[in-house]
Amino acid sequence: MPELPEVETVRRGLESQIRGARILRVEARRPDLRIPLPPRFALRLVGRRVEEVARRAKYLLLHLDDGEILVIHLGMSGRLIVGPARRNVAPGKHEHVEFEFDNRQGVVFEDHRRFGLMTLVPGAEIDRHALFRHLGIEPLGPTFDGMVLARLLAGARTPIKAALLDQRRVVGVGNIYACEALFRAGISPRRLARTVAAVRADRLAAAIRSVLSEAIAAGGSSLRDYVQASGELGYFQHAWKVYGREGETCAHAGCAGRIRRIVQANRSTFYCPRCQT
DNA sequence: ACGAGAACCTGTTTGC
DNA sequence: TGCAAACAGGTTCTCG
Repeated sequence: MPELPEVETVRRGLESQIRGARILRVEARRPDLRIPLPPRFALRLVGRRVEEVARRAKYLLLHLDDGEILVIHLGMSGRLIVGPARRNVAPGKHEHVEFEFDNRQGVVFEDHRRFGLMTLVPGAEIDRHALFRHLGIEPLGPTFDGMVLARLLAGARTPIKAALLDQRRVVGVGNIYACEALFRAGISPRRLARTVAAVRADRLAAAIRSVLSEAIAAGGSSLRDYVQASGELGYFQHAWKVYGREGETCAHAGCAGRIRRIVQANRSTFYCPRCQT
């Protein structure tokens, strides 16, 4: 799925197209997403105005004018396609939910693996909701730095790569950006998380911030089944230095290392064994 | 309490 | 060519 930069890119696309718009029509064709759609989902949404499009971790938060928040998570394969509203078009097999707005824009939620979800949460309860209660710090927020990161990693006996994927510590970093940030910081993905402290934690925090920021600036990277809210592909994928590059020569000048692929916590990890220690 | 591994679901790519 | 295994950007549950 989309990691933080892709979700942020979608957020910006949605904000530009539907902020202030009113929902005219909702078609919920397939309620059995990761969490089933709530009862009367479509009925509760029709007539609502989208006041704000926000993001927390990898969740999109559409603040509605009745105080509820439409929460959207894209899972691994979800995408939101924004464009002129369609009518009388046969929906694709995995186009599970479709919205039409009063400004003639439409949003289609497509997710063939159905690891994504949509639900409605009262605005006042969002931080206490099960999906949000345990979420960690926003890496692009004002208080995230090496000191904070070191504190979050203290005592953790798991490899740093796995710790970065744990959304209870730092949110938004997924499999690709965890690999890329560790490469930038020169830290082995196999290193025990609790040994990432002081200078290493400073380097890693800075690397996380820079790689996420650059990906957002590039409009979000993209894999085969992800499309930005605007419908165009992102290009940050060309900037990946290790992810998907098993066997290639390390991008660092003067390093003759070959990128290795290993499996950690059931996920592929890519790294340079020569310059990541 | 923590960490590892499996499970959720479907499509595409890879290997024999 | 055909079929099975491996793999895919995430989260959450179970088990030891």
